Order: sequence, then structure tokens, then C-alpha cells
Amino acid sequence: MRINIGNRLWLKKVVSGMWYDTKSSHLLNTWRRQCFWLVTAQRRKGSAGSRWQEEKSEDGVKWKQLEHKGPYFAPLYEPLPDEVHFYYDGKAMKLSLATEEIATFYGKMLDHEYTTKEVFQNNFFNDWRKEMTVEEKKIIKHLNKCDFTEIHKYFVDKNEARKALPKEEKQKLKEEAERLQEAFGYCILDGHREKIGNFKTEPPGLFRGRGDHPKMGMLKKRIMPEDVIINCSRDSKIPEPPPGHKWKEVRFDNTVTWLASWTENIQNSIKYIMLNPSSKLKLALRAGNEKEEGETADTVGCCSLRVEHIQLHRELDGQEHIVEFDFLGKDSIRYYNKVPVEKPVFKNLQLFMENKDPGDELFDRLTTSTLNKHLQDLMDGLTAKVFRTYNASITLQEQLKVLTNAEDNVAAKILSYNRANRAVAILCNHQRATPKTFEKSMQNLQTKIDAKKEQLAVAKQELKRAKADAKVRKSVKSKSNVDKKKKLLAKLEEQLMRLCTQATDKEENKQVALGTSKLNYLDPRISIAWCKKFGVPVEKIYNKTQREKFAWAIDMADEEFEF
DNA sequence: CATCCCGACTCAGAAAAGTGGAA
DNA sequence: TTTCCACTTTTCTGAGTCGGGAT
Repeated sequence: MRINIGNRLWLKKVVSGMWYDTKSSHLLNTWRRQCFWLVTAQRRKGSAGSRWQEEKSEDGVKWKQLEHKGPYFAPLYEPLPDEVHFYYDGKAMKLSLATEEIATFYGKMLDHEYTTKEVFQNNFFNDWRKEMTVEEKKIIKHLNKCDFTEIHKYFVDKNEARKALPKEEKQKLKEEAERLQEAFGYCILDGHREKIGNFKTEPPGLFRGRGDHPKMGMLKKRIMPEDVIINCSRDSKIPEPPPGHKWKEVRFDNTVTWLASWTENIQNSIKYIMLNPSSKLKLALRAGNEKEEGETADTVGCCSLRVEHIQLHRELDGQEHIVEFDFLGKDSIRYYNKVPVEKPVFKNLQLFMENKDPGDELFDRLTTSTLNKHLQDLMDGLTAKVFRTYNASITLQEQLKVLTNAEDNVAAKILSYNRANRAVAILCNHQRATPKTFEKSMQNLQTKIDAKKEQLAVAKQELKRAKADAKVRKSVKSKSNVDKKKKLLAKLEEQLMRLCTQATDKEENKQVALGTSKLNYLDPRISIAWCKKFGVPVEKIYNKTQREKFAWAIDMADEEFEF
């Protein structure tokens, strides 16, 4: 589990002094009050300005009509051509179809780091052997005697061949994909045609857990129609299973939003076919009713944090009461931070750590449900997650206020925006690996900057000369020449400035992922209001997908919007 | 009650696919 | 021009949250 509450301490570093005093608790409350969040935002057609309006959703009913074609199934396995061999112990060996298919899963991944990991290898080999014929099982006993290199090469070549295809062929493939999208990628929801987010079943393969996942390499089985539950409305055209097959079940549950589901064999969890986030159903943000404002100052910490994850320093680098966090959060992203805390917090932490082993839970009396229950006592609808969202949005707004300079040009304003966004990403610990091409592209940019500087120097010289010339000759032509040179100089300066801004942005963004917070945490109305206020085109900060998802906000937010 | 387990849904970075600008 | 490649966008599916019901 990830630290939510812990993050609030972190905040102090990003925006000093703004976190959790009475003022911000008031803000939080106000926010919840004013946010009559659009439950099922609906566009009223034909009305002036086409506004988004709230629609009551009684007792969890999500739709009245739902019609679709069911999932599109992954293509069947195509056997390897005869000249591609698998070798065991140096000898070519023809595998049964099922065994071969699984062998290709491994072969395809040969150049991936996964296949060097022991856990991955063992899990794969175990599961593979389960699918082998009796004869195969007798022969294939050790993974290190298996040679998948021809299989690997076959797929690498195939990939390259596909890339090298002539234009017309590629176009054909593209059209085919579009046909699929048309046929299976949409559904009818309450009379509207809506895009489906994932209309294909997940193809079989080897499970790729993140971090040190104990199940990495296990066989992810092929999903069959017999595994799939269909959900649609009773009176709709019920999707046809592929010929010769049956659905596991067809149900008509309008209290859920999924169109189809199946249980995946690795973790035994349920997978869903659901709508694209741009669809109206997904716009539903938490419906928030106001309540008393409360105090949560003492509830610091994440429920499953263990003693070994923190270190207490009475004093460190001239600061008092430092908590050093070091643990892996969601997606095995490391969270490392040194946070100054108030003395009572520090004392309590000491208390919680007394007489415990490193592996013991730090907050052994705390679970997510008791924490959330407690939070709900303080304010209706308040959960740890709400903190995260609230934190992110209020930080963005605050940072935008601090960083934006109305006199700046658009490029500089965007840098300010990105910096504010960055503060949020850091707050939420949205990290990324430094891109592989980072150094190189940084260098490229630097080269460009240097070139531009040179051009600028030349332009300055020329302007000087032109001025001198104009002084002597005083002709109309020489005067217009001066103007021309001036314009050029200004243009170059502008360009240089933009490049430098870009470089700064890039450098600062080296290890920070902005997308997640932008898409999932930040109230888009803040960004849109900012754009309107400072004359920055919305497209500069939101790409197409994002604009689709936030269509409702673009429609309603004005520059006065305050979170 | 508390605790566990599961269903539904959001969030997340990697990888694939697409794009546009420089060589 | 066309090709190439770096960068952007989309897709994919694993990893969380949270509430509710069974134990």
C-alpha cells in the first residue's frame, strides 16, 4: 500500500507552510461543499452553450440501456514454419502445438531482462511442463538445455518485415484495424454511441509482474468465450459468441458499468471490458456532500508501513525530528524522503517502534478500513484517496499562483505551468526512469541553442553595421534594412529564449512523470481557468485525449474558477 | 463486532504505434 | 523528395483503493 497521508508531510517541502492548518482544512471542506460533482454529467443537446448538467442516479443504477458486440478475441495461435526449430540438448525437436505456443511466449521475450530472472524461469518452466504431452515431459527436464534462439530470431525478423512493408500494405492493415474498432469498439449506452476502452481480450502469454513479483513468468492462459460473462440490457441485441462457442453467462446488471468480464488465472482476479474514460459514465467524480469540518492532524502514516521502512533522526543536517522514509510503493516505485515532523509525531513513532522487529507493522492497530472509517467520521465521503486528489489540486492552484508571471510570453508561462504540474507529480511520487535517449536529446538541444546563439551574434553584428550604414546614407532603403535586421534579431532572441525554456523544462522533468497527475488527480478546471486567464491555448497543456476526457471542464470553467 | 475476501473501479508505467521534422 | 529517428500519443494490463458481505 502506498503512503497517502505521509505525503502530506512531504508537501511542506514543495509548498512551504501551506499544508494542513485550519485554513486548508477549511479549504478542503469548502471544496467538497462546492463540488456538486457531476454524477453522470450529461450534455443537454440543443440548449444554448450546451452545458453539462447533473443527473440524479438513484440507488446505484448506472444505465438503462446497454448494447454491444462482446469482446474481440485474441487471434488463434499460428504454428511456426517447419524451418524454425526448437532444440533440446542440442537436438532439434518438434513440439506439439500447445507446447510450441508456450515456447514462443518465452522465445519472444529472450532479449528481455525478465528471462534472466530465476523466478521467471522457474515459473515459466513449471507451467510449461504442465501443458506438455507425456512424451515431451519425459524429454524436456531442464530449461537450460532448451534453445529458443531460432524462435526468437523468427519473431524478430517477422517484426522487421512488418515494419518494412510497403505503404499500401501498411494502409491495408490500418484499415483492417479500423474495421475492427468500428465493429467491436463501440457500444450503445442509453442511446449514445460510446467508445469502449479495451474491447479485446488479453492475449495469452507469460505474466509480467512488476518489481519482485513471485508469479512472474507464469502462463497466462488464453481467454475463451466460455470464460466470459456478458453484461448488457435485457432487451438489447445480445452479443453472439464466436461460432461453436458459448458464453459463460449473460447477465443484465445495470448497477455496474462493465460490458464483459472474465477471471484471470494468475491472481484469480476479475478483468473487465469497460468504457473509454472520455465516455460520460466515467466522468462521474465522487459525489460529495458537505459535512462538519474536522481535524485529522494525528492520523499520520500509512497502514501497512513496517518498522524497517522508516528511520528516526532526532537531528539531521541541522533539522530536528526527521523521519526518513524508504520503501517501495505502488508499481514498486521507491519512495525515499526525509521529512521533518512535529515533535509529538516523532515521539509517537518512537513509541510505535518500541519492542518491534523490522518486519513488524508500524501501525499495527490501523487498517485501511479503520482509517477510512475514521476519516469518514470527520467528513462525509472523505477517504485517504480524497486527500491525494485534494492535495494535488490545491498544490497545482497554489503553485500556479506563485509561479505564473502575467507579463511572461506563452513559452515561459508553459514552463511555469509545467513546474506547477511537476510540484504535484513530486508530491504524488510519480517517478519515471530517466529516458534512454535523455542525454543525447539534451545534447541535441544544447547544440541547437549554441547554433542559435551564434546566429544571434551574427544578427547583432549585422544590425550594428546596418545602423552605421543608415547613419551615413540616410536612404529609405538603408532604414528599412535596419528595421529588417531588428526584426530578425527579435525573432532570433525569441527563438533562443524558447529553446532555453525547453531545455530547462526537459532537465527538470528528467525523472518526473507528469501524465498521471494531470490525467487522474488534478481538477481540470484549475488548468483551464489558468489558460483562459493568461491567454494560453488549452492545446498547449492538454493533448487530444486529455481534451476529450476533460471536455466537460473545458465547457464550463471560466477564468474566475477557484478550486 | 473484527477480519478476510472479493467485486468494481481508478490509477500506473512500459511498450507499441504514430508522427513530424531534420538529414 | 524520402528516410530515419527522436519524440509523442495510445494501448495494454498490472497494481492499487475502497466498500460490502461473508465468516
